[in-house]
Amino acid sequence: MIEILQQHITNRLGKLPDNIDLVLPHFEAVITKRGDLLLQPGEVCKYVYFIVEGCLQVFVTDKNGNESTREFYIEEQWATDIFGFQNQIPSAEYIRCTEPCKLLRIHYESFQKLATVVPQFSAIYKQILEVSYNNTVYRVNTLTSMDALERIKWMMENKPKIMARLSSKLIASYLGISAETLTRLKSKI
Amino acid sequence: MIEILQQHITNRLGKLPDNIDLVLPHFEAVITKRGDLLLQPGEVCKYVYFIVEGCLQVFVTDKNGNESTREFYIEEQWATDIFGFQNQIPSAEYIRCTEPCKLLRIHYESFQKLATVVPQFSAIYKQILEVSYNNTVYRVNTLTSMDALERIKWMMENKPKIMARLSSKLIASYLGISAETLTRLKSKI
DNA sequence: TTAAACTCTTGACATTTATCAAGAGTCAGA
DNA sequence: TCTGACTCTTGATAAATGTCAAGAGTTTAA
Repeated sequence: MIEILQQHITNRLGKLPDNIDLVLPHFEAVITKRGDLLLQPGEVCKYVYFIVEGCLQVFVTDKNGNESTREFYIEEQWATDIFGFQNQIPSAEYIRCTEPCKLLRIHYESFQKLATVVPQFSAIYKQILEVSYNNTVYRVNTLTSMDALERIKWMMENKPKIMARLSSKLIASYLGISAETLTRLKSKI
Repeated sequence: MIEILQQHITNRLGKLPDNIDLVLPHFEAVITKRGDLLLQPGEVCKYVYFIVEGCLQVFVTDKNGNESTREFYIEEQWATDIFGFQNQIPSAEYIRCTEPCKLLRIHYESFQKLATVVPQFSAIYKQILEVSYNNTVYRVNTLTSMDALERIKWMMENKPKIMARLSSKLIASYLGISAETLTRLKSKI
């Protein structure tokens, strides 16, 4: 598993860094089952997860218990509740495995240490932060400026892998609509 | 004006950095009128704006021309279209002055130079990026998991200054509802 | 100072989307 | 390989929110 991460880092930096051996030992493998929760509201998020295989769903629930998915993460992506993690305060979100996963996780203390000691680590973190921020900005704009049908079309064009891989219920929770509305509108396309 | 920025930097870092004179000369004052556009879709965003006085609205428009506001920025905050700015590609957003503003702006080239040369500059940028990302994550979660009334209450509690300062139309565009719905629901609280 | 342009509110009505329910199909895991 | 638990679809109905319109009040900028 660790070699997947090594390859990921190499791709991002354009070459394998000299000090890779400072970084990799801080990661720990985690094997999960479908449905396992990695984080719950109120809990402090201690890890950042790198996905070797599988899919993670980051979501919240409303007053009626309905789930709203903020983001799905798949192979070679990183998932955490950044704010809770960086400040080590209770999270507002759930993180759940939508399928059996192979993950590598790094603990808060290791993460902070590497961020100060290894410049390339810090650089990759900044890259990921910028891309994540931009994706989320885009998401706010689509949620407020598109109706349900437009959002479905947008997702089909921009997230076809996610669309094909997950259940309607999960996709609906990402689009901010009910599963029934998703079924009905899909047949109109 | 520039002394406001100097104070802002001092507050963020806990002290006035030695190399402040490397930073401040890169900022240029801009005085605007109400309604002035600083950025339009299709245009490349060349600046990051620091607000000395006034308020900026970052928004998109839908197929019918309705505006959806992603964020409002007020005194001592920073505004830009980060993704378009960092990649120097055409933006999808508008940035508009909702009132006459006093701004300080820094050009893309200066920004990149300072980010590599001045560590404290880079550190503040990372801070702002993290907070912005977190705010936007929160915004996605409120947009998908709360109904209109809950979002209004949330905004009254969490953004009272914005709520008091801007027109109903602008606030409604931030909440993702029509101005009429905002009027009607406010009377129910 | 004043006219034109916005703003807020309210009513009537339309549209979108959610909710509840039920049946057929599919899948995960013991 | 079986079985209970999900999943998808469709219908009927309800609820939330949008759209259009109009009048009174308020602000802006020449």
